[in-house]
Amino acid sequence: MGKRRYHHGDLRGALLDAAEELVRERGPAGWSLREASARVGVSPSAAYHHFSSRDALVRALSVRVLARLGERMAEAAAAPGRDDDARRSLVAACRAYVRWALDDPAVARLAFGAAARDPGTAVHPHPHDVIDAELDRLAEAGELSAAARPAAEFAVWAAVHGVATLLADGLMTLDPPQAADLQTERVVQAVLTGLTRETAPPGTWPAARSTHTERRAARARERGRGEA
Amino acid sequence: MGKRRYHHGDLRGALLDAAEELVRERGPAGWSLREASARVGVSPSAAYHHFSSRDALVRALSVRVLARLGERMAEAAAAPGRDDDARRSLVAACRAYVRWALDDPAVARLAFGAAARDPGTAVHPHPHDVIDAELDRLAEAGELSAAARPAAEFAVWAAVHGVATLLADGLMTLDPPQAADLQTERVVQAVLTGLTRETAPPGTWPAARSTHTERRAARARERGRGEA
DNA sequence: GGACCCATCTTAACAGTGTTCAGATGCGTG
DNA sequence: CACGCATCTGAACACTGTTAAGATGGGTCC
Repeated sequence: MGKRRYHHGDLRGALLDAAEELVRERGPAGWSLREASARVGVSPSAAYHHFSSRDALVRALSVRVLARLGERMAEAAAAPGRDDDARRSLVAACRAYVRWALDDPAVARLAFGAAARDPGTAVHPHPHDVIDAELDRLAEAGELSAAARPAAEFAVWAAVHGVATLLADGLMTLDPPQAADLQTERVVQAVLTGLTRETAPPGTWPAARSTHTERRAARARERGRGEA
Repeated sequence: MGKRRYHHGDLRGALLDAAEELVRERGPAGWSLREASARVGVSPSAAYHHFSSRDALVRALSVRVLARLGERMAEAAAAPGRDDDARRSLVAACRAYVRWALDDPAVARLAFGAAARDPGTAVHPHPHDVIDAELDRLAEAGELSAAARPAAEFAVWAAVHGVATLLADGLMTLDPPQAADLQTERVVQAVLTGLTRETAPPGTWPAARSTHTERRAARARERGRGEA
């Protein structure tokens, strides 16, 4: 164990771990930078060599945690035996979204609350992108009309996100908790069949944009400029 | 103006006003009890005669603000010329929900975040109840099957809440902002048509419960016991 | 091997926070 | 008019995020 060294080794990661644990124990805001530092066995100001502020730590934690959500969703969607049914893959990804929020409501609340404040690091894979990709497969499979496809990811994302946040914020309760799967499935299925039966003319749907997509584009532009 | 009196008159209300203003200016957490007190022209400890803690102030603000949302929704749903079409009434209520979150994202975030922490005051009319009532009208009008009606309010609520929170948290951006109406309409319409075409057998949907409904029931029980 | 460098961490201090408590103030009621 | 009590003040507490100046020691170059 190299834990007792003066140089910690991975203080950044350790602080993120401690913060995540504290969020789980006392809620999204019921902890302090000093507590996290103390838990790692380090002075409060040591944290400032890895994060420019407490909020920066929160944002970094949000990024880490959202990426984990994206992974879970991708895994669920790619689970074997689903290749035949694109719709079930999407539903599985959405189930993972809600389960994640229900397993760790405090962490989820922190993550969603801080997500849009981070102009730096990219979340990969981003939950929004997983839904987007699954919808592409659905469209390829002919289960979603070309007219309904544009911006459909925002409709689905909103539906799942609504279930997840209502549960995480304690505004809605399910009895028993496993019922979350059913509730999620119902909402997502409803949105999907609703979208396929849409009667609106093409070009109707507004240009919705995910913040993380915008930032990714901005970073790419910046990179291009730098290399040019 | 009796404002300069030693006894303030309505310090409780004034503190709520100041807090709401501060939330708007600096975000859900970027202000202090002391600032709110100072803005009202009162010492910090004066607040403790009206709220047992800072969090209690936040919760009270959340209740006040959610009730306002409920009113806006009810008004939108009851707007003249809609009586013929129950579906349009519901959509109008949902539009009001999202507009409210978009007009005042910081206040909305605070309200949703604190909503479930308040065991005391009732929110009236509660957004959930407005959706519930509109769905009843929809079912009466025969536009929603009896099989799909149970727990449908949670599906609709989740969809709207998802749009509202994605926008308020800055995870999703709409361009131009007025497009929020379209996006909302699309999601809600999709859920509604999806629900009407549901093929699941009756009794499938889990018992979802809104936290405020539970509390209302608990208060009623308590009252009954007290009078007995 | 020794000398240096610099990221890493510590100690000390700052202003500002939520909260409590003993006491001052003045409105409404008898 | 005097009393009682809700209302508000002032001072104090431990704790917070943040900064500055200095100690520490791992890695690199001669």
